[in-house]
Amino acid sequence: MARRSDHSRDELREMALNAAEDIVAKEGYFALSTRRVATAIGYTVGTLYLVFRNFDDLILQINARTLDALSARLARAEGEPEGVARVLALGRAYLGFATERPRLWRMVFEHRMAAGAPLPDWYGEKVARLFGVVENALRPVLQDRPDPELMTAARVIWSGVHGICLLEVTERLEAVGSPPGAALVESLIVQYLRGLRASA
Amino acid sequence: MARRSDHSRDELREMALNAAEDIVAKEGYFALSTRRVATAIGYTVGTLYLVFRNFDDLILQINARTLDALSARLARAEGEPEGVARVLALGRAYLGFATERPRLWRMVFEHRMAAGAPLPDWYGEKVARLFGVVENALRPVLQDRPDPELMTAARVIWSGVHGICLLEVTERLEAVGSPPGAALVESLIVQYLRGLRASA
DNA sequence: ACCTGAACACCGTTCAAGT
DNA sequence: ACCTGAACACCGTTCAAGT
Repeated sequence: MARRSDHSRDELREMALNAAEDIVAKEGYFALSTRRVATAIGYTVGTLYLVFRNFDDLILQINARTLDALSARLARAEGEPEGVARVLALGRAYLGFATERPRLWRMVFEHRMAAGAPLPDWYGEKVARLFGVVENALRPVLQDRPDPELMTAARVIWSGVHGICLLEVTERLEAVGSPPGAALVESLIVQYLRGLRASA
Repeated sequence: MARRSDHSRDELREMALNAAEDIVAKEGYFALSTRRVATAIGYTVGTLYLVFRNFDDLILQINARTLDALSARLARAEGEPEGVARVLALGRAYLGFATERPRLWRMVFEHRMAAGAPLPDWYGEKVARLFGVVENALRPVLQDRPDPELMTAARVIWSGVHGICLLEVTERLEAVGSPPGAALVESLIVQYLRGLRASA
């Protein structure tokens, strides 16, 4: 052993991320470990540290891919006609993504950096881009409104849809005997926007 | 050693839960371990297993206390005059609780049972009771509406407020340059209810 | 240069053995 | 009866040593 060079650094990285994604998708965040990923790709743990800074970094890289996939999904909703319909399509797309990949989606929001370590800039930028998509869809709906109100509305709808997805994905909705998430997303967006447009 | 009987089972339980709460409150979910709790109360790990079924059970017991504290906090908001004001008070109380005890609050929603093990009944009942508080506050506001609509509204508002708390507590709001959570909670509740009442 | 294998300091959980 | 202490099978991380 030692000095195998069966795979380039990039290939190693790709293999590790795929294996890790697989574990999370099938068994969830807490089943993920460096040792399992190493075994899955046929290397020892030590090798992973040649490719990732540490476990946090590995998780962050998976989350980055999840965020990119989510972006791609939301981009499809941007084909909808401008207006409330497009905002609704975004909400449904978000819910669809969350319910189809519940474990990867949850990891994005549950992972916490080791105390003190801030999220890297490129990560914050990916999140900001998602907010931007919602703001853009909202602009035509609230075109006569001041900018801060648009920002507030985008965040209310975003976090509202996010909260609904969470309760749906963690099965806290059905536990309490509830309409399906899609109905809640629709009610939230339609009524909230109606209220906003009806107000002064 | 062995056979100390310095403390009754109940005292042991109480001491362990207090120590564990302290660790979570100060350092978060991931700093919690059976060994740390044991050390903090001056016993060995083995002793904890005389009082808790396992680590999951210990966490569940802490979460139960957090849910009770949350219930108590929301109960105070029930003193507000009936109507939108009371719903708003509930939303603010929820946000207040989440921001004051961010780490304990998060643990309630992030903890997952070991694969397959369902949440115990008494736990589901505590959550259902919280939903009930929101439904009750909403009833006078939507008194002319059919029951399913009330349920939907309660869940939309609950998960919306929850989502706002999450983004606030995990600092994903300020990262993206946002109005404070309280403004979002108010916008959500006021405009959503306005929309609902304006509709047919 | 690349990768291993063993070490270190941790985990949750169990249970024979001591008092 | 009550609690310990050691064991077991795991962790993340590091790094001297092998090829």
